[in-house]
Amino acid sequence: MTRTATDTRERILDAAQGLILAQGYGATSIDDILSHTDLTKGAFFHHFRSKKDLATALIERYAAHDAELFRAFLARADRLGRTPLQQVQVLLGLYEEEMAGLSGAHPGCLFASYAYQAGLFDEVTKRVVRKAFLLWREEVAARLRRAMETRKPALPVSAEDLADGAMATMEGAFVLSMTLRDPSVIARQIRQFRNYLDLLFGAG
Amino acid sequence: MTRTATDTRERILDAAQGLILAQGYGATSIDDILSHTDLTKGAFFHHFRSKKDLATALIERYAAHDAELFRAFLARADRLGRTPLQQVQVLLGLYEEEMAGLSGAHPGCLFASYAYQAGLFDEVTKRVVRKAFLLWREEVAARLRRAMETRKPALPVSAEDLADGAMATMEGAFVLSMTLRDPSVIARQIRQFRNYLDLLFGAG
Amino acid sequence: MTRTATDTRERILDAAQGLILAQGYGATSIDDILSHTDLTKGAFFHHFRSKKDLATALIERYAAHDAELFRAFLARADRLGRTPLQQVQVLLGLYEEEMAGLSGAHPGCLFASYAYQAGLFDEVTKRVVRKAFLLWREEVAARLRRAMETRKPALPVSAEDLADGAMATMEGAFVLSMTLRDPSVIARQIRQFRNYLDLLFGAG
Amino acid sequence: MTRTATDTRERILDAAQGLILAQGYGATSIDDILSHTDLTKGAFFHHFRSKKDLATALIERYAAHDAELFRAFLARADRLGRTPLQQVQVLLGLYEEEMAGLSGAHPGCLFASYAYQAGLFDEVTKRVVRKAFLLWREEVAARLRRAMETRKPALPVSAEDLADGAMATMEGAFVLSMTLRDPSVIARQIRQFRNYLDLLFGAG
DNA sequence: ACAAGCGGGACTACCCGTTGTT
DNA sequence: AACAACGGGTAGTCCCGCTTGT
Repeated sequence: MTRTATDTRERILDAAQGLILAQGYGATSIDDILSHTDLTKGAFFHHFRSKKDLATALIERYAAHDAELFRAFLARADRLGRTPLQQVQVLLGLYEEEMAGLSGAHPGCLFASYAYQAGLFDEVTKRVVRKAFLLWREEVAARLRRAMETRKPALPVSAEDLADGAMATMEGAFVLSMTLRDPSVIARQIRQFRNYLDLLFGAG
Repeated sequence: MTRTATDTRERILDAAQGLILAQGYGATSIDDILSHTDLTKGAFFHHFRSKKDLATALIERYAAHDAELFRAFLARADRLGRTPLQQVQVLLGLYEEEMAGLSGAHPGCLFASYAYQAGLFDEVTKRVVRKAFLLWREEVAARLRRAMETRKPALPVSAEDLADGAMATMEGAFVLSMTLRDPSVIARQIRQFRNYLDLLFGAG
Repeated sequence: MTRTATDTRERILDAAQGLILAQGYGATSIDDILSHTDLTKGAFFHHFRSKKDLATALIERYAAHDAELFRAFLARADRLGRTPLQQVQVLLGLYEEEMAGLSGAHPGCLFASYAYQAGLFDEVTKRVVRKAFLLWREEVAARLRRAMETRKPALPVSAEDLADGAMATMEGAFVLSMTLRDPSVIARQIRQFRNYLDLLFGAG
Repeated sequence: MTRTATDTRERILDAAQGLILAQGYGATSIDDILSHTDLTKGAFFHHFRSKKDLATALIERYAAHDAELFRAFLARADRLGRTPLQQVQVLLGLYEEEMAGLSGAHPGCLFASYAYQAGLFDEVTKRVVRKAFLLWREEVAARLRRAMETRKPALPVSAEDLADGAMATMEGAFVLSMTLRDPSVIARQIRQFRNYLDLLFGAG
């Protein structure tokens, strides 16, 4: 695959991602995607065997980027935080910072978009989404579990539920942000979840 | 409009809601909906002027049901709780109870489904979704505001953010529940948000 | 199904048959068929679920017409001929007469057309063709078998092979007639097969 | 043109012939043909200017092979048979032998395949088919004509019709063999035609 | 209140052929 | 001699919505 070929593929995926987040996979036609590039049908079907193939490639790319960002933030958080709890707080802080820096409206999360059209995708595709959530749960819960070994939380909670809670807060905040057309709610809700952790474990 | 006419309309809306939650509005065709009832095109277009008309009618019905349930829960909570804070806690408790009673997987929230296909809907339709969220925020924030007048929260938070947080937690939990195929996460995350309120204001 | 609906269906089948005989099923597009009627795609897919459905309906109609003509000729032949052998001779004579009356070129046989594109059709469709050939073999062979009981053929032959021979002669003659653009070969070859029967059993 | 080039060309033609006999020229795509080789578009269009060019090249190769076999059989028959009639009988006997040796089902005749999709081919291509049939008619009729000079047939027949009859019998037998999935009918029908000649001219 | 028939257009998938490169 | 990338068009399928007839 030459240089241009990869570029073409990426251009298609970029256009597809924007449209699918805005109107859903089912309502996004291939012509629609192509009209946002300077390509034609021939090019599309050279790179993707079918629309389903595009769906899979897109979510895989999205999951890869997501995991990459997550691991980068996690690495920074692990360096910056001295305790496991601090590391989680820094991690969430980095996401809060990221979301606070949003200029326009948040485009939403492709995982949730796929979840709300799950009937259109096969198991392979849905497993990609599941794995992304489980990666988050695994890494965050591990740190919280270690935190709980040294400091007992104020209320009885499980590390997994806490990890999921952070994820849920973000996903839910995306939905609110989209309907209320207010990008600021995301950062504010992440901050609230950080409050919760502070109160559970004691700040600092 | 006779009795049967209403039934037909409802049957169409029921089938549509199930399909749209499963695969999205864009991917749900009228024929698709009708094949899940025993009706034909003539019947559909007798009750709905267009597919868009169905979309609006459906979200309006959903919002009405949602508001009805909300107000019913709120009324019970207002009776059962002696303080505004307790009322909010009971309200969330009722939702937690409701979600804990889920037999199969949660079908998801139509508001979020519409949010992730916003590009397909007109302003009127989107306003219905927005109003539903604002109704929640208004009523819940009002009670929290009153709670904050008598008891200062452990950390500085706004009543609106707290109200939104409850909503976001639920919406996010729906997404997690759908992808992880685990209906129990919803109740567990609502409980966590109730923990947060307890920690903020002091339990009891 | 109303009166007009049946007409529409027949008009589609008529156009399809002509085109398929001329250029084959695979090369005949639905648009192609429709341009020979005054209908649109909507009408086509109202009457046929798919192109394959059309293929099946077409061959079934063709086989029904074919069987109808065959039984009509057979009934006349049975009345006109006093012996089983004479009945077969009259039957072939009626086909010879029919073919001699051809104005333009012979359009060919749909059974053979399907046979030469067998890879495109499912078993159900191919069974229809097979049954048509077996019907001919059965009825003609039965009469020849009876003929052989009273009169021994000059050479040892089986009634089935003889029946097949008549069919093969006609099918082969169609191919020759089409390539040589000479409709007269068909009648002449049927006559030759009648010669063969005469020589085998003695004319008379 | 090097050695490998010819091989590639032949490989394409081989794959094309198999597919066209199975599903027709119209339904056989270039990609389809290439997927049955290990080549790509570039290779195809290096050897053939267009799909039509392939059609012509294929039928010309087929006609050449056919003529080659015919002339080989004819030469042997001319040596083995002492009279023109015997020569024709031996010729048909050689074909009967050939067909009796068929292991699986008969793939059919490319001439007939083209005839049933005549609308797709230009005059040049169709002339190739016609010439093949006329070659047979010419050579076989010539021998039968000489046979009729010495021995009067039992019934008045023309040498051309007789020659065509042999051809028609084989073509028709191909169709029957394909639909009935019984390769043995071909040899049996050739034998019947040889019976006819015996009865017409007297055996031996 | 609903059924059948159909118009016209959109969508996915594929097809034939071209171009540039190796 | 062959390949990857791509253009532009067409194929089969389906979809939305209108009309006509109970």
